[in-house]
Amino acid sequence: MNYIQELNEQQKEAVLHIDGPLMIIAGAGSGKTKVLTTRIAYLLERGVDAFQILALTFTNKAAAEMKERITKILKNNEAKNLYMGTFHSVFAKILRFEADHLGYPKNFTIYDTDDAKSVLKQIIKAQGFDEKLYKVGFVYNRISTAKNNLIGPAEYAQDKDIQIEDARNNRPGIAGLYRDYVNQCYKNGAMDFDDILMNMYILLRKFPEVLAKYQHRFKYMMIDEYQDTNLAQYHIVKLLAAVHENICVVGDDAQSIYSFRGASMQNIFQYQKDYSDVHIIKLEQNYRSTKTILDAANHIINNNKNQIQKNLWTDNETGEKIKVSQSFSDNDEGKSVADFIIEQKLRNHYSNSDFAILYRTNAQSRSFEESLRRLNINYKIYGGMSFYQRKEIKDYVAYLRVLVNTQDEESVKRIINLPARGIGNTTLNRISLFANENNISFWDALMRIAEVGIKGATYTAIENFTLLIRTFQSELNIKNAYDVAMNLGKQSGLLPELHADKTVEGLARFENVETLLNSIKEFTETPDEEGELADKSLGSYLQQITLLTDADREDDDEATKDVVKLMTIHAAKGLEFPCVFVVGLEENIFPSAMSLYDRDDLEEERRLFYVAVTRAKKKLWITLAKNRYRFGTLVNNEPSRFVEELPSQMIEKNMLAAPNYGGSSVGSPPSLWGSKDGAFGNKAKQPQDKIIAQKKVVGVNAASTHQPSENFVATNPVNIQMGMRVEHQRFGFGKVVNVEGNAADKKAKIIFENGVGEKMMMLNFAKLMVVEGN
DNA sequence: TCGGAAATGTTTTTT
DNA sequence: ACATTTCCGA
Repeated sequence: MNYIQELNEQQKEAVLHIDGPLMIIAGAGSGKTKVLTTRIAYLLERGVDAFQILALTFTNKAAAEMKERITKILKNNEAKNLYMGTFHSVFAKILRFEADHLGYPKNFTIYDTDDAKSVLKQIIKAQGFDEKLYKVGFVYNRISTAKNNLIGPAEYAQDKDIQIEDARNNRPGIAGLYRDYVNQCYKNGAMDFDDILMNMYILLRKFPEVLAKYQHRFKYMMIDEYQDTNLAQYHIVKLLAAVHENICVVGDDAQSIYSFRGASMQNIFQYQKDYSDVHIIKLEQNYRSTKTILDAANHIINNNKNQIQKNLWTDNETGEKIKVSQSFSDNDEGKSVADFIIEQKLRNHYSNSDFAILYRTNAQSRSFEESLRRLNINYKIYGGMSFYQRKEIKDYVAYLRVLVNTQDEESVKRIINLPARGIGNTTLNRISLFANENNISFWDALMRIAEVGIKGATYTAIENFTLLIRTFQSELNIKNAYDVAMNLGKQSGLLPELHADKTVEGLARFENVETLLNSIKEFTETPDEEGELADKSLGSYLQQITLLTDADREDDDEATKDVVKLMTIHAAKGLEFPCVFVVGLEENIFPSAMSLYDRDDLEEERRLFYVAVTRAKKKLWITLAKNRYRFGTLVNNEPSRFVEELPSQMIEKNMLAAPNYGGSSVGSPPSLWGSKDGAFGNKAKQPQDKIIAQKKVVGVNAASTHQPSENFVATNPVNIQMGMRVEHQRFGFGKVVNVEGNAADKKAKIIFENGVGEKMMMLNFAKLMVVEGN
């Protein structure tokens, strides 16, 4: 057990204390993951069966990494048998196994937020509410909050405080919407994210034999990020732990940043009251950051009133000062960050993957994408529009969902006329009416289409559609999931339609669908779990992918490995990087405009800033812009109050003096301020170009990162003709070899140089500049 | 029924 | 600025 010797005193104590309730208050960078993995390895080595350990983490990726580390320590494969994953993914597997207790099909669909809002929107319409007043997002949040607090539709309608609040908000109808929404999801055989927690709780409360089974099974439990659990999660954990009470929770009140999802720090304080002899260990030595960064972080968090006292310290070097840099506009902010990265790479031999750019909202990523692309720096954005939210993927997934669960009306409606089969809204409404009158599901109404009174071409189209689905349902029993999914795509016309689209965007969509098919193959053909919850069917696959975060998707191919990472601060939680840029430090952005008038909200923003700062190991930049584009117009922004809270002796500040010009940003060329919108105008150009010239190819795919000409102006599509030499901003130079269609539908076939090859482009969208031949 | 044009809303944060 | 939704003519 040599691995235990590597730990400090507190860490060791946390690992060796295995029986009874344990709470670990783990400061940022204090080796929390190391303690958790070592503790599990120690349990396994002491002879505890892996099947008896439940470990709930924040992301699936964190769980996978921990399994890997445990495997390395123990040099065996036992870690594979741990019950380890996010609350949602572990509970979804249990619910799948126990589905019949609650009257759900085993292959129940899991709705993501978009699916759920779509269902809810139809209910708001059906009840005749004004959609401006009853905005889907607002109603959805009310329902979500209720579920996270274990308040069902009946209790919601009876709760005086809730009813008073809805009445005051002029939306007394939410209780009725909640009721119908829950009923509709149940009819659809579907659960949304919150249902997974709520139904898990109901399962354990309503079926004592099920509760007893899992209480007995999970002899040891570990809960990571405990400060971010909500009431539903708290009660589930408490129920499961009630027999053995071998429950270890790990958290840090200073990093509680999910109250909008119902998370409550109260769970940390309540924990100490729930068990008789709670052992508390504080991990206070930080191994991650420089003294400067850690001191600044401590300074920031001390502005908060609500916190558990602790003294986070480090033995690490003092390090460099934190650089604070203000730019004229959001575009200039993007440029300055890209310049800092280039400079650091040259001077200190950092690689792209050493840098992270962290922002408050996803919408802020744009200016950084642009500037990084301009300087040929490879990057990857985490979050935002995830892979599984893309239209082509959602469409394909909807087909597969219907295959395993025809009761899922939402998915049936999504694909019934996709590709277009001549089944329009009028037809759908008639079928819905028939289904309601006869109290049957939408799908069952489709199966009885003759009785609905629909004739002719539409009738045939519907018959063909249901036949298609039923044919592939039976195929699922004899062929593997990949073949069925692939053939369904071909037969339905979905794949041929995607394949026919030879535009750049169309090709990307087709590639995405190929990626989806490959992931089905990989999932169903890789048996990496044992036990009763292990299930490699298509139904199981569909349930798991909805619960995947962008961070969970592995960075597979080499080209995407050495990249600058862009993400929200929320998404960066639990991660660390040598060099960190925390950007957009402006009032109304960070802290967010929504949080300015409430102490608790503002303190959560400050904790968020604390999380951002403590991601950095070596170097930290804080940037802000004086002006920023918002809905297309430039607006003025005051520096964030958080900038003022930074201790002056630890920072190197470079703010703009006069309104439109002034000091240069730290360590970058003064000419940055030459162009108003940061579009790398003529005046600002030279210094960066020199750097590019020296450092041109840094693991960059030259084919897709053409540097556009300085004077690039797209030519009007009507003037583009065969034989011309043209330039594309991304693909570089090429020759037009064919032109077809006209006006809005004009397409051109272009053969590009430098290995990019032949592309069919829709001229209305592709911006091309004629270089020669006009 | 369907496609393009016009109007409208969008920005917290995530499972 | 951009994406989504609604409107309108064929």
